[in-house]
Amino acid sequence: MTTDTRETIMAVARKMVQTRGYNGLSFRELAKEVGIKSASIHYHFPTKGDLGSALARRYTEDGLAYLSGLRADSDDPQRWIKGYTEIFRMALLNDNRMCLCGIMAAEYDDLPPEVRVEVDAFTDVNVQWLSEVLSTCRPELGADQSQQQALAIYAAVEGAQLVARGRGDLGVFDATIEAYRVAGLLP
Amino acid sequence: MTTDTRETIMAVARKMVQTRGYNGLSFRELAKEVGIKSASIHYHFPTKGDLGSALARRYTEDGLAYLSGLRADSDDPQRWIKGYTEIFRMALLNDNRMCLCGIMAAEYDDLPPEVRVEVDAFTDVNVQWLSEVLSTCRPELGADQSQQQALAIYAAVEGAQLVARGRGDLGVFDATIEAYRVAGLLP
DNA sequence: ACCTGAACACCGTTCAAGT
DNA sequence: ACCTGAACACCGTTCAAGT
Repeated sequence: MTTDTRETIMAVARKMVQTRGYNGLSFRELAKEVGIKSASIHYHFPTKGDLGSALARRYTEDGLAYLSGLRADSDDPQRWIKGYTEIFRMALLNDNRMCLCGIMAAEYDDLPPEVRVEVDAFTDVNVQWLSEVLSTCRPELGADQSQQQALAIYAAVEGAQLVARGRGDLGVFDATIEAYRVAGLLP
Repeated sequence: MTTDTRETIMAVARKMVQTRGYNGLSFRELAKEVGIKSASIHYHFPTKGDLGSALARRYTEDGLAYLSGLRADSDDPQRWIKGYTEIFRMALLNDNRMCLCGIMAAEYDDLPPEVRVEVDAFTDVNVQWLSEVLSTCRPELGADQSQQQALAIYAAVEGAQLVARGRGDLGVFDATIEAYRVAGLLP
């Protein structure tokens, strides 16, 4: 079993960013956890922006793989949406963590351009997938309307996670998602 | 005209936090903008936590005054809600800034306890006000249900602002709020 | 009462030097 | 190929010293 240092750095850093944000990520603290010196991090990721960018890209890839799997494993759009909100729920369940790109979105103005691009790409992937799901279960919607409501769903779910994480109460997240569903925002 | 240094610090710091977050706020940068040395900030606010806490408390007070005014100036719950979302819209319109407590909520794990308390208080004030509005225009709702939906509205609006700010597009915010209204999440 | 310079332990980054 | 120590300009904080 070879433990790739680069992969270890990414795994540890992802957790740190999901709890403390991009600005809260410290190379020295990260290095200590990985078991190398902080200067060594720069060998694998020349700048903090390179690391942040790699984290966001990987996060988006993993998320897209999961979302594609959801649609492959079932024909029920209701289950797809349930699976979607489950991602955000799981982050909270895991040490009250946030969506990597959700927490970074709040730091948008402080983000290096290469990280911003990846945060934007994550949003695009989410909106695209939700938009496809909406087209399936509400075929009367036009492409623009689907896109529009997809963005609203994404924003609402990110907001639910943000608020629930502050409350430190998973029940708040569940109840908020339920309120969205009852209102008809979620299919 | 006496310019109170303490007030100047708070005004400049509020803007900085609304764009870069609590972690992004630098005492040295703040001091430069105010025209004093960074060590002098500590005379008015012993620690960064004291400043952050004062900012959030003031922000909540100002917000509550505005919200109370809304209900005094009109009898139309639709206008109240319009006025509510307008606060978040105005922040974006002002150099793409965020709600002070929304951006700080994302940094929740990095916040000193005295700041967390004030961020929580802001959420409480918002949920309380929204809950009262809901009780007025949907009297069939129970107190718990009003509270619940109020929290959902608050979370959704914060999320809309977070996403629209990343997009740098006020139209995204407007369209998302409209989608909430059409779905029936907003009265 | 209000401000400052200097020091402290932190931060990301660079780089010459090690293996 | 991968890691390190030392230096750099940053950070919040403290404190003795100034007015």
